[in-house]
Amino acid sequence: MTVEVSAHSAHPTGKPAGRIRQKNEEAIIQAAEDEFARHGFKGTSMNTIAQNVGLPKANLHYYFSNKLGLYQAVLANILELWDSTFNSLTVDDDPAEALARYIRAKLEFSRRNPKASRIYAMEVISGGENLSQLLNQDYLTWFRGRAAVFEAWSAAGKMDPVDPVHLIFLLWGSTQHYADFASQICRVTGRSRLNKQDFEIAGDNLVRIILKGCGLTPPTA
Amino acid sequence: MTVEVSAHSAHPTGKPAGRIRQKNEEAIIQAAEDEFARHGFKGTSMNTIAQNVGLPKANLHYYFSNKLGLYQAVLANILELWDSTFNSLTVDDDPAEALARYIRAKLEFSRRNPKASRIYAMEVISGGENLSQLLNQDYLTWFRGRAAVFEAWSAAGKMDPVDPVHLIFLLWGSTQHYADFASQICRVTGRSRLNKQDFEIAGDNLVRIILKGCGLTPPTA
DNA sequence: GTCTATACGTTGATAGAC
DNA sequence: GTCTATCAACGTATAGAC
Repeated sequence: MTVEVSAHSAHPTGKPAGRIRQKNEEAIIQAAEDEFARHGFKGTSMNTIAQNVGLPKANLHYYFSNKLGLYQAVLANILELWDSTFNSLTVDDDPAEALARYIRAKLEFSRRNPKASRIYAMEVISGGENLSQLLNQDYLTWFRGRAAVFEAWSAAGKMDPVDPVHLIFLLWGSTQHYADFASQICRVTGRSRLNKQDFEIAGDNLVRIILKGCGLTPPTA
Repeated sequence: MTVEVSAHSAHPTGKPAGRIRQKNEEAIIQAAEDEFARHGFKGTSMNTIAQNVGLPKANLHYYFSNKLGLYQAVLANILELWDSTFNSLTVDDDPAEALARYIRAKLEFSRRNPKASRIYAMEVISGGENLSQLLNQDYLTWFRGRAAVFEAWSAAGKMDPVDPVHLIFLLWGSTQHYADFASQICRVTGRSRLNKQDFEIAGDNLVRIILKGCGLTPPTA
């Protein structure tokens, strides 16, 4: 789950990362994710992270310039993971198939990386100022590009004329919900945790409703 | 927005709340909402709240037993507001009309009470342990009752046989998104803030897609 | 590279003057 | 009822021994 991060670290030494450094940085980031996902940036303490990694807290400051640096490394890690997960969704794709694939991929991301989703959600809720620096132009390009694809599909009569921007928000909101609100979902359904099958059922329902709602016929039906 | 709270306060004196007490408690809760909505429970400091109300922080401890007491008063306030906003949605309702009304009401709640939505979201993401005590049996009753309504509609052929539980999650996730992820929506759309018209457009799209996706004909179409 | 010791501000909370 | 003064605990961060 944790990919190469030294290059994005707040400690740009230029040197190739040593084995020990790389191992410790990864362990710290992993432990930091646990805390940030539960308490957000302000609510997380370096002390607790250090205890969870099993390192003296001074080491955290050795590997990462400060708390904000560690947090941004975690965020960068998440965005990188994000980028590597989602394919492009182009005009040439079959609308129904591409939309279904995207919904299921995003749900699978929520299932496999619930902490990443929650850290991201907390950051956005908190105003998202730490994302401004990290979300590069590619991000806006992705968003506008996908909106353009939906618009092109609509114009070509391949799907209903839905507002492409709000369609993206519908996809994001409905899939992200299964990561961020998992504790509530478990509460109301009486489950202890959501398993793979739960996510598949959720995916089936989302795909069916959203595709039909956009005037598309599900690929498997 | 802030309703009678003394009855739920952590300071159950039994006495009728004095005018000064009532005014101060409301002011404190309002200021507390600002901070909790941005930083969650752990990330919020009593000091900052006190400064924002313009009171010495000792007063906060006079009106509320401690930080957790203040937080739970805020949560109770939110749930009360929630309860008073949403009507029941019964089997006898017209499915299309009732669903559309619910979607628009929930969106309107997101628009008018973004802070309440965010505090609630942060609490759920953090594990929601403070909600266990507050979400009474009525809550589960509401959830199962609505799921039963959707199931009855499906059984009667009034709508497609969608999974009722996941339909509720779709409604929650897609509407809550406009409160919690507002900062991201503003970023990608280039807006400074979402106005009433934005929410109406969002509502139109959600109603169109979800209703059609469930095999319902929109009431206005 | 790694850890101990520590500096120093901020936290939640309280005691007690007014 | 209200506020000033204060406490112990915890926060981030650093200096410097090993």
